[in-house]
Amino acid sequence: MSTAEATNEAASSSSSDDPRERILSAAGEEFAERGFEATTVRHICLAAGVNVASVNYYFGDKQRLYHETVRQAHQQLVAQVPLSPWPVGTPARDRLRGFIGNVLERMLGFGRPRWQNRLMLREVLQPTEACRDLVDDYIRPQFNRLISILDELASGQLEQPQLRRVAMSIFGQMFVYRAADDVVGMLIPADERDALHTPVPLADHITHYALAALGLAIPLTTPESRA
Amino acid sequence: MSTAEATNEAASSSSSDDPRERILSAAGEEFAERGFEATTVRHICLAAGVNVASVNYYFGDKQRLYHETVRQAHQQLVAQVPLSPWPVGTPARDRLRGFIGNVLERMLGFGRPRWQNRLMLREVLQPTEACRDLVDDYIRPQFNRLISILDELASGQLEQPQLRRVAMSIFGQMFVYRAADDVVGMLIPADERDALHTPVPLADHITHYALAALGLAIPLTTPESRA
DNA sequence: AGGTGATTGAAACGCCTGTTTGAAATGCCT
DNA sequence: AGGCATTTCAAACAGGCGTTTCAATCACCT
Repeated sequence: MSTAEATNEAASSSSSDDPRERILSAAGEEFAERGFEATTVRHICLAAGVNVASVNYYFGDKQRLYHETVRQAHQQLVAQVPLSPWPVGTPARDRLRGFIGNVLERMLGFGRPRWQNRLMLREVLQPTEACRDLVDDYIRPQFNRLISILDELASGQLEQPQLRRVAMSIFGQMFVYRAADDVVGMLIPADERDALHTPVPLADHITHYALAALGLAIPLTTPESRA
Repeated sequence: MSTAEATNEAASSSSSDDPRERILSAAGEEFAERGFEATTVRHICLAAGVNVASVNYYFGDKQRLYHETVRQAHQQLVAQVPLSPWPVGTPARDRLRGFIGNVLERMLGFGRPRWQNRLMLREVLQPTEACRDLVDDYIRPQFNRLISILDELASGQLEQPQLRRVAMSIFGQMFVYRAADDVVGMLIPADERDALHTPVPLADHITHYALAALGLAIPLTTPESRA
């Protein structure tokens, strides 16, 4: 009838326009929440408001849809990583605190689509083919970035293997809050969790813990009188 | 009607006798490897060498079989935890090193059925109803044990919330090697991984890292000449 | 031995899965 | 307008899933 002129070309930045993107978005949430096996194509299409045949039309099959979903999510995550907003001359310990706070914020924060994070976590915990790209483009750069900060902090006193160990220790301290958050919630009282185990105070703690271990901050305790 | 235990239940050590135990063992491996959703009852029964109807006869349905599998695995794991083999008067730092080495050995070691570990990890990462018991009987006691060691090390200088944070940091450093082992393998060169990221040297590192942070061991680096 | 309840077995039950079909609807070009 | 490729749709496909059936078998008791 009327409305003949549907000259598209109108942006399409949103997700409610292109069916392909609607499928990707819905699939992301479903895969992230339930995992690949437990997610059904029908459920995705229902959430996306498209026909069941669409996933086959646009992506071939469920497997390729999953790969494409992971790829898109990890690229969007990479695009959100701040490149290097540190003014030259920023002390290394400030950069360490900034790095840890930044990663924690992305891991635990409530910003942006939460499912992208969760999907990446799934890949880390149980890698598929899509994991290698994720490590190469996202995780390893962060890891090396942390190592270079630590290297500067240690003034070259630590060899690469030692730096990698310390870097992994720091990552582990952040990672456990993301991967085992349910159990953390069972071990830490609720009010204490809200007060101390959130990105900002947690970043302070992990940073201080690292600096103290490196001998660059006062230890958490002062030695008892030790004659 | 009822009665699945007319005869006794002796000879429960081996796995080739009682069909019920054969099912539990096979189910444990399958569930641990593939997860609940991706595991099929038919596959379990094939591996156990029993008829498909057996799982229904002995356990009711797949869900209850899963619960029973987790329950059994976690109880066997609890039974393997050394109770308190420390002679009185053992220095707290030795107990810390012993504790960390012990947990790492159980997490990463090759002893006993590996699937029990993996199944517990699944519960930690994505808890089901069975997770509460696991935390109450297995994880929280370990956590409190670590806290009491740290409390002694700190000579009462740290409040409970601070102790919990440090304890979580230590757990995180161990946990990441178990939960994200594939990615760790991508970040650390193979030879270095075999040399430094195995239970014994790892326990040394994490212990030293903690003691240094607490001011109870020499830091990893010595401060530069700082006029 | 005969009888009784516990266990096993092969086959089938719905149901839901991923995927395919072929026709209808839509958009786009000259 | 017509013609043509792209996109949508309801319906169906074969296959696998968890679960159930019920007859056959087994173990045990008097």
